[in-house]
Amino acid sequence: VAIYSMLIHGLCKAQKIDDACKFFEQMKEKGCRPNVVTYTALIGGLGKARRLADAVLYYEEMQDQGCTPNVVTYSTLIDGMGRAGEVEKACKLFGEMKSRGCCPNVYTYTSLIRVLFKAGRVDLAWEAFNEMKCRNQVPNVFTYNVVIDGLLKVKRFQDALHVCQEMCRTDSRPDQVTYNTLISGLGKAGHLYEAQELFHQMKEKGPSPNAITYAAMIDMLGKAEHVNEAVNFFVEMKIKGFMPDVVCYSSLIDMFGKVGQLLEAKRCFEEMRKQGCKRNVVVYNCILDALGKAGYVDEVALTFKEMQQEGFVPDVFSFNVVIDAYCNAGDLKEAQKLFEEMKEKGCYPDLITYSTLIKGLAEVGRMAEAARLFEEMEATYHA
RNA sequence: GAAAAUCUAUUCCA
Repeated sequence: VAIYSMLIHGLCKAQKIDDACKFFEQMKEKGCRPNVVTYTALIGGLGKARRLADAVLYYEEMQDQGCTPNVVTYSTLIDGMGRAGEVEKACKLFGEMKSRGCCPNVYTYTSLIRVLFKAGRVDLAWEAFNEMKCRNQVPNVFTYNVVIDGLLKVKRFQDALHVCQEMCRTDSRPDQVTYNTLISGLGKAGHLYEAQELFHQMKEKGPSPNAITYAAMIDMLGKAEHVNEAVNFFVEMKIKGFMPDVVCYSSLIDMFGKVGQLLEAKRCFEEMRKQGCKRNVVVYNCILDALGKAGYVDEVALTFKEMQQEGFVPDVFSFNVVIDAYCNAGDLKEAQKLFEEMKEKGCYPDLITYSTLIKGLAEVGRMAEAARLFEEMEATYHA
């Protein structure tokens, strides 16, 4: 059983979740009874793959088999529920485990807090954070980082600061992630100066900046349109030996697009290939937007085709960007074609898709069609 | 032999 569990865990880690499931079924056929570790490994793998329904099935199956979930199982499943956006279910499970006499540990609380913050239930998250301390579950670096990130994202800077101070008094001293969290949180709130201060602090007394720190700085400066500074950080990070990843390139391309430096955006996009940095849908969306905003619809069309040829499946963002480009070029026909295409492909238009197309129709005076689309939108999103 | 991977990127309008 231990060997099977190990293998299943390995398959899950390697994102080969279907193989893990198959393997799991095989082991049962061969008469080897999975234990709580096996089930938990599989539930964890399914949760990370956002396959909550299957995870829950196995959770039920294990109980039918007389295998009792333990604190690891509960924590794992709460995390999976969070990834699937099922806050209520996560809370319910948390209550259930307690009533069954299973004591939540640091992992459980950290997962729960993260789930609650992500769902915008800040007060409940805060409550859980206090509850864990009352129950003598000592928050660790992960817990603190999750709490600080959650507070910053809802702009509760004072509270975040207090948590930082509390953290400094414990054994869980702030690490790179803590600093990165603070830098990006402050950056998003427009506190560039404070973020830069923190960056210098990192350089002077550690923990030293890593690739993500640089990426966060570059993104922040890019959004503030401080192009030269962003580029300086980009150069510096490469000198320090950090390979910019696809996220970092996306920030740069987006920045160049927004400030109208299309050539630079394209250069970055090409540089990625030379550096062997793999592209993804997001970075394609960035370059599509840059091209579109500069008015190069033909290149948008070419690049849109290229991304699909390379095996990327356009998402709502991609369609919205491309539809916007066509609308701004006055080519409503093509925009509407894409609108239909996305529906056919199972990529459902969202509110942004509708407003983009409505705006496009209105701008060329096709008010009746715009109104009709508006009704369609209301019908879809008000039901 | 099982659990948090915690932090960085993209679309309309404002």
